[in-house]
Amino acid sequence: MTDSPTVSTLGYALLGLLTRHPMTGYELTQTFDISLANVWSARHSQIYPELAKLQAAGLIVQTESGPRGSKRYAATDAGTEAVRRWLRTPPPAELMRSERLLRVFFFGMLPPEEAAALFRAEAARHRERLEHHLATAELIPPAPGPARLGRIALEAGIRFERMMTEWADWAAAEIQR
Amino acid sequence: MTDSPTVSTLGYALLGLLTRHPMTGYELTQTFDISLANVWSARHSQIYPELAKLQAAGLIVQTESGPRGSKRYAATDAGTEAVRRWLRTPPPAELMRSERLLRVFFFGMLPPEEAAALFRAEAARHRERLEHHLATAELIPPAPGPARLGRIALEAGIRFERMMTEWADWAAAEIQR
DNA sequence: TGACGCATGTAATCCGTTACATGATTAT
DNA sequence: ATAATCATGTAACGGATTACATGCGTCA
Repeated sequence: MTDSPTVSTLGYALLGLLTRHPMTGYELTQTFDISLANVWSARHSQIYPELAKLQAAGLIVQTESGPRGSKRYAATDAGTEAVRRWLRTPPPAELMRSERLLRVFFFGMLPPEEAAALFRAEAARHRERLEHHLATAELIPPAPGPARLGRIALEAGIRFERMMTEWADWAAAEIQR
Repeated sequence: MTDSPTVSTLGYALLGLLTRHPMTGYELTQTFDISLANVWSARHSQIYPELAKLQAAGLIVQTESGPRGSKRYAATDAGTEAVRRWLRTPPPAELMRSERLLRVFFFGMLPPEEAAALFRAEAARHRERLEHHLATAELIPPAPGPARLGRIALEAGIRFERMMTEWADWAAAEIQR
């Protein structure tokens, strides 16, 4: 802790959630499955060991022992400060990695009609996700509050799915020109 | 090879490129750095062992030995068929994982003015990438040909960066309302 | 002859997924 | 009773990055 311990992105995600209010590993797992699914994902098998690391680094503390051996953790002051430092550090360049877009590169190996059908299927999929995101957005109160930033992140998802739907429709037409 | 050997996404990417024309590992590495950088990335340290696997599986063959010990590979018929089968198999659900969007969730821990500045920086970054993509698109001949699908994939990148630029500008304004 | 680019490989490590494993509490 | 859900953990494995390591060919 003398020279900042390296914390993974998952670590910061957990830490960030724990600055809001104390949670158990189980609750954190659910949060990843539901509200954070859009932007990051993690399984319990990765979460529990990571919590142990954060605790060892003094960034979180266990505040409570519940039934069934559940443990509730909260961020320490050092943990909260670590998240702020993380937010202020320019994020590393993210390199794109999309198997779906990679496949597009090789669609020329299929008959044009088949390639167009794959694009149309892709458009349908994105349209479905768009509907789902729009329904989720309906549930978020427009008033300022803790859900505000979540709504802003969701907006990126909405615009992304809308964009990809239009792109795939365009590509299907383009390939048959 | 009796029951199809499992090929990773990287393997299919290499295989797909090798169906077009024979290449060395070095050339493949460069292709990932340049023309495929948008959709997938790989380092030489991952590429060379993967080529060995593909060769062992009979999906590629070495066609030539060049200077400095370079080896040129080409896809076999079995390899070409494997790529087609891959393209026809519905791709697995891709889960979103963006550290940049994850950070947004926690921007509430910073003063609104600072959060807005982070969004504006993000917008600037996407605007830059958009310009870069547009310049790349200029270089691609509009005529039909092998670059056609590459142009379609690039179009997704162009629309993505434009969308994210607008989103980040919107978010910067939204957070200061 | 020295620097740079071509060219290929291996090793250590990290991150993430799947599968394995166990047990407590609550509702039917 | 027993099924579902809550709750936590470990192990095996695969994919990817970084660092280590080496050597040939060309050009200034």
